[in-house]
Amino acid sequence: MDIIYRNNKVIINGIKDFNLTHTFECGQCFRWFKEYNDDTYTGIAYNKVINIGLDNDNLIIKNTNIEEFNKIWKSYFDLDNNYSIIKNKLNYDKIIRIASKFGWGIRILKQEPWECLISFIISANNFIPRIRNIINRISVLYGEAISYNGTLYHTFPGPDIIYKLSPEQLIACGCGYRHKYITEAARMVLEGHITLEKIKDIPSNDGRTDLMKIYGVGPKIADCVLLFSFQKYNVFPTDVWIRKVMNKLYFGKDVTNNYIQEFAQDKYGNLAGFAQQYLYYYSRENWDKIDKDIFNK
DNA sequence: TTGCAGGGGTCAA
DNA sequence: TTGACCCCTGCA
Repeated sequence: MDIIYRNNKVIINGIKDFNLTHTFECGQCFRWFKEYNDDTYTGIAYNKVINIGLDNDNLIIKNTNIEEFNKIWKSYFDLDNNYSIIKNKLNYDKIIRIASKFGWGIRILKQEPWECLISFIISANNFIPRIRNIINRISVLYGEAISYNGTLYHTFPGPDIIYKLSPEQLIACGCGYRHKYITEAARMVLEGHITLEKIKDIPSNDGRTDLMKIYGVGPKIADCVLLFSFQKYNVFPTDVWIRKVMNKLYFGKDVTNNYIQEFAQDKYGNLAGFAQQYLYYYSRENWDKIDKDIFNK
């Protein structure tokens, strides 16, 4: 990995297995926006705004420097992880092989735990455009503004700020009945009933138990936070889509979420999270032709 | 144009 | 195991 800095941007050579659309549109994150006039994305994380683009195997990150890249973005985009090896290891499974060929450039981001937690609480019984809107409204109203290229971007407010918001204020952002979950999550964090940072150092099962102590956090949301913030790659977030596609491709009948979890644990082990992302993205984008793809090859 | 079903889950009964 | 839940969206 060769790194060059010039004009407020960092260029990294020799990037493999990275596609911005695959990574930002596979459902793991909600705050990256594609620019209208090119194929780059602009987003906000760790209180920084960057614009990111790929030119063949050159990754171009604007509005940053080498120190920040090493400290934040290298791990945020999981650039030290070799995804070719991961895909090769999963290749024995025909379905994942097809799925990972389609979503070849997915990288699992290392997102900020607090924002990730609230984002996935909001995601419950909801859909992506609306989730994005809600998170954006909360940020615009209660986060801090950062200007980049003549546009204002907003950080996601911390638990102290969120906790002070009234139910009416959260409802006005579109949270609906989830407002009480959000306030409760903020309280748990502020009062130290749960220490998010600690979760990265404990086994997935313990982390899941901790997260599920929060009112409004069930197994699916807990697994999303474990995977997308804490690099717990052995979890397999099981939502309706995953269940639908697993039922269709692996079991041919409706099985329980628990069964799917155990199946994934046995089959994919420490790579379950990657398998889940490939499968999820592939099935969302190809639902109508999935039979032809999988069963006729 | 209007009306209605349903959504990337969770809680409570 | 099942229904309720905010409210936006897609589709008759």
